[in-house]
Order: sequence, then C-alpha cells, then structure tokens
Amino acid sequence: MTKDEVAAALDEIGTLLELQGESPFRTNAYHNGARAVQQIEGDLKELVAAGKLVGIRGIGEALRDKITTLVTTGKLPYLDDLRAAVPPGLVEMLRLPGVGPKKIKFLYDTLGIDTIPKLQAACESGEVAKLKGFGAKSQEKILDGIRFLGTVGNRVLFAEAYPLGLALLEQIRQFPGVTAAELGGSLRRRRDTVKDIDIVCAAADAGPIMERFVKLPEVMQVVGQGPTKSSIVAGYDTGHGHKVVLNADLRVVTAEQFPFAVVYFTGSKEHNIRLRQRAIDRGLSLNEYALAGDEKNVKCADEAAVYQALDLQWVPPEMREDTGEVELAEKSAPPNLLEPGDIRGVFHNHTTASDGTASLEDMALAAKKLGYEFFGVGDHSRSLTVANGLTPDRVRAQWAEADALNAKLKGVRILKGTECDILLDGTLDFDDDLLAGFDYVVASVHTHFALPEDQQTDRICKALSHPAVTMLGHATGRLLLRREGYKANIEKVLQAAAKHGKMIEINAQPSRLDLDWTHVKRAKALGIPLVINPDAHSTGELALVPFGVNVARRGWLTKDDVFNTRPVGEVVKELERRKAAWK
DNA sequence: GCCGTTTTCGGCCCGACTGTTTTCAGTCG
Repeated sequence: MTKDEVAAALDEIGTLLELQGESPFRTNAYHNGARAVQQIEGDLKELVAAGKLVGIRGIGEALRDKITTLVTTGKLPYLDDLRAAVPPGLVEMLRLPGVGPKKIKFLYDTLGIDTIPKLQAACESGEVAKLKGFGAKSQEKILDGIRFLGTVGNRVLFAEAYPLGLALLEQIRQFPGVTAAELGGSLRRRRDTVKDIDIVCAAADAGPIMERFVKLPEVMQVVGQGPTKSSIVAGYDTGHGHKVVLNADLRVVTAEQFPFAVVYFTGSKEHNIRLRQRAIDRGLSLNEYALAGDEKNVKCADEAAVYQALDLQWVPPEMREDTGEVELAEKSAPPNLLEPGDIRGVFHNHTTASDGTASLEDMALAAKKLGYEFFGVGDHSRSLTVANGLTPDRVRAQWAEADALNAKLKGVRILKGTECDILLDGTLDFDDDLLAGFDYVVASVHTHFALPEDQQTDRICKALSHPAVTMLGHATGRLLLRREGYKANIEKVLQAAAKHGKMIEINAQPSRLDLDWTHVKRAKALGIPLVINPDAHSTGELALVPFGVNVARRGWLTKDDVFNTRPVGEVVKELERRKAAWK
C-alpha cells in the first residue's frame, strides 16, 4: 500500500467516526495522522518493516498499529467494520454545503435518511423543516446544494481558478476605500488544484465593500453576506464550452489588522496552527486580527513583521504547508525560490512533426519571444503512432531542419531532442545509434499504464539506467482531477535517477504538474537536478512554464536546483559531457 | 487519538456566519 492509500484509509476512518458522532479530537487525530503519513519521506513499506514509525508527530501507538496492518496486509479490519456500520450515502452527503457530520447523523437517526435522493425527497415533502434544529431555510439550502452538486464545491485546476481570482482581486482593489487587497488560501500558496477563492482586503468601512462585492459581474449566487465577510459563487466561461465555477470568500479588515489577516487567510491551516502555537509559547495569542499580549498588542506593519514577532524569518506562501518550513525559518532565511524569469529554455516540446500544431521554426521563434535562449524539440518517438511518432528517417530530416534553422535564426538555439517512449520491457523506442545523435533524450511512459507496481517501477528504473537518457518525462502520467498516475514506486524511481545521474522533469501542463511537489522536495534531497518543461504542443503552451515554476517553489527549489536556468552555453556543455561519458 | 521540562490527565486554534433560537450549536475555513 502506498502512502497516499494509507493516508486515504486514515482519513476515511476519521470521517466515518465523525458520522458516528465521535469526539472531534479523536476524529481529528486520524485526519492529522493521514497528513503525517503523506509527509513521511522515504519508502513506507521499508520504514514499517524497520520499525521506524516511532517519533513522528501525529502518529501514536494506535495509528502506528493501524498503519502497520495496512502496509503489511493491504487491509484493515477496523476500517472494514466502520464501513459496514456507516451507510456510504452519509459520506456522500458531507459534500453538501451547510450539512456536516452532526446534522447528517441526526437526519439518519430520526428519519433514516442514508442517501442524497432520500434527503432530497424528505426536503421536498417538507419533513426536514419540521425537525429540531432545522427550518425552512435549512431545507431550501440543502435542496440548493443538491442542485448545485457537481458544479460547485469540486476542486478546479489552479490554472483555471487563478484568472478568476485575479479578476475579482483587481476589481476589489479598485473599490473606493480599499487600501490593500491580497489573494489568500491555496491560490496564493499555488497549489495544483484549488477548492475556492479567498480574498482579504483592508478598508475602514466594510459595509460598502460587501455591497459592491456581491454585485460583481462574475457573481452567480450570493451564499452569505455579513458585516465583514461575504461568500459568493463566481464563474466564467473559458471559451471552450467549459465553465469554471468556484466559491469565493471576501473578508474585510482594518489596515492595522491586514498583515495578520493575510497570514491567517493564506494558511495552510496546519502552518497557522504552528504559528499560533509559537505565539502561545511566547505568552501571546495570534488570530486573524492581531498578535495579542496580556498588556498590549504587537504592532506589525507587514507579513514579515508578523513572522519576526514569532522569531521566524518570513516564509514564502508556497512553503506554508507545515512540512519543515517553520523549523527552517527558526534558523535561517528560507531559500531564494525559483522565479519564472530564471528559466532560460525548455526541452520537452512538440511540433507538427509529431502531434504539435506549430512548425519547428514557429516554436523556436515563440520561445525566443518569451526570452528563452534555447528551444529543445522533443517530438514523440516511432512507436507512439497515435501521436504521429517520428521514424528514424523523419528524425534525421528534423535534425537537418534544426541545423538549417540554427544557421539562420539569431538569439535562440534549437536543441535536438526526443521524447522517447519507454517500451513495455523498459528499453527505449530508438536504437543506440540513433539515440547517440540527439543532444538529449526525454524518456516517458505513454503505454501500459495498468502494469502492477513492481513491474512499472522496474520498467522505469531500467529506462533510467540507459546512458542515453537525460531526463524522465511526466514521472507518473497523472492527469489532475481526471486520472490517477500509473502505479510506480516513486521512491525507487527517484533512487534510480539519483544513482544514474538523471534529471527529472516537472511537467508544467496545468493538468499534469508531474512530478508532484511533494516528490520534488525528495528529489532535491537526493541531489537530482529538476527541469521545468511546458510539454508544449503549440506556441501558446510555451507560456505554461510558470505553472511548473509554482510546483518547483512548493518543492523548495532554487535556481541552482533547476537545469534549465543555466545559460545555453552551459547547457550544451553539460549535455555534451553526458554524451562523451557514454561513448 | 495524540501529546507532554506544568508528562499519564486534560487539554486539543479560534472566529464569522447562519439558522435556529432567545443564548447557542453547527458548519466552515
């Protein structure tokens, strides 16, 4: 069982216990434990076998036993019993806004409601409104929630939510009386998907701000409107017949409170808990309005001052996940994280030769326009016929085209690469003679996604042992919110990359963002160079690079950790060095 | 269920908003 699967099992236990009316502290312990498992570095199976689950914050004796059972047997009788005791429909009902575990349990105990359709029927017949603690409005809200299910409340790709968040933010900044405004939440932390938009702004008088906010053109529904906090459902058309719909919250505070509010609403929740604890340790109390002492409040002009008051260096939002950044900020300044402007070129891109929409020349010129010094073409290889993979003859023709363009174009250099398929047995899709002619090789899996974990892992590790391979493309093949990655032991893949001196790509496609940021951190610890690649299939997609930079920043990467921040001369030299070492 | 230099019990982050109440519980973040 993987870390994610174990974490999901613990989370599920926590949720099922909530629905049984258990103490929130006990249920929370399971949710915390799930997070702790996800953050463990290294191979879970090995750690369990070596008895090294001791001393991890959030995992005590009971959770350790359950994790051990899950990892060694793949199942957990305790969880099976819970599942049998709690109707699955109750878990579904948690997705409805305004109903939580207590109300769901009450509905189940009094009316026997254990599915969303039954709940809908009970609301439509007016039964729910008669219950103690419910009323006509609650009933209507539940029906609204059922109607909206599937449109709101689902996670959305960062790249889709960000423009909406920015649009709201820019308008709020123009409201009369607003002296400052900032995005908060997972949008500011640049997570790969987000559930809602959080915005905090400073103004002396909150009332008029609330009035304007709920009337913005993007507003589809007003969920709540209070004196200082309002919630809306906002949406926009992406232009591809697809509508992005998200909840958005705005909180208004005074200018004096603003730095504290920004820290608070940026989160993560776990990071905030650590900050609050530090405040308590210092005889202070931190909330979204102030850092309060017994005598008087600590004044802070900006976010950095809030951290300073807690004896910490300022932490970039992307790092605020309680994965060691607090400990780091105690001792030293956080790393100087990678910036989009640090990227000087890209390696993994497609042209009309395979499944791209633009010619090699147009792609190279578009890269130059973005300020890149080099453009690496990495069209698909022979066996990927669905993507018009190149035969050896067509590869040589592309090399000739690249040479001719390099003689002609100024200010951008084309590098000759390939996105070479990793075949079922872990060998590469071109023979060594041809591979030796490329400047570099991106090796990727595009077939046989459903292999058993061991076989998939061995296959990728074998490919990484090939001397021609420069870097691994989209390491897990996941598509966010759509498809799980192929089953592979990432730890072993990273170990293999480190052993053979290979690089690993951070694929910047918004629905891939693969390698995941949690593994990026691990890759860095193993000394593996990372590469940000847009996997561009058009000139426009070259602009996706910043989304990959977000992942890098969440993985604590600096300019030095990323290969394509180097000047083209150094890049070419390093690629030549690697080829010379092979022959 | 976890945690602990105040350590084996008694805490566990805490405030806004809603809908239902008539002082508060539940939900949410």
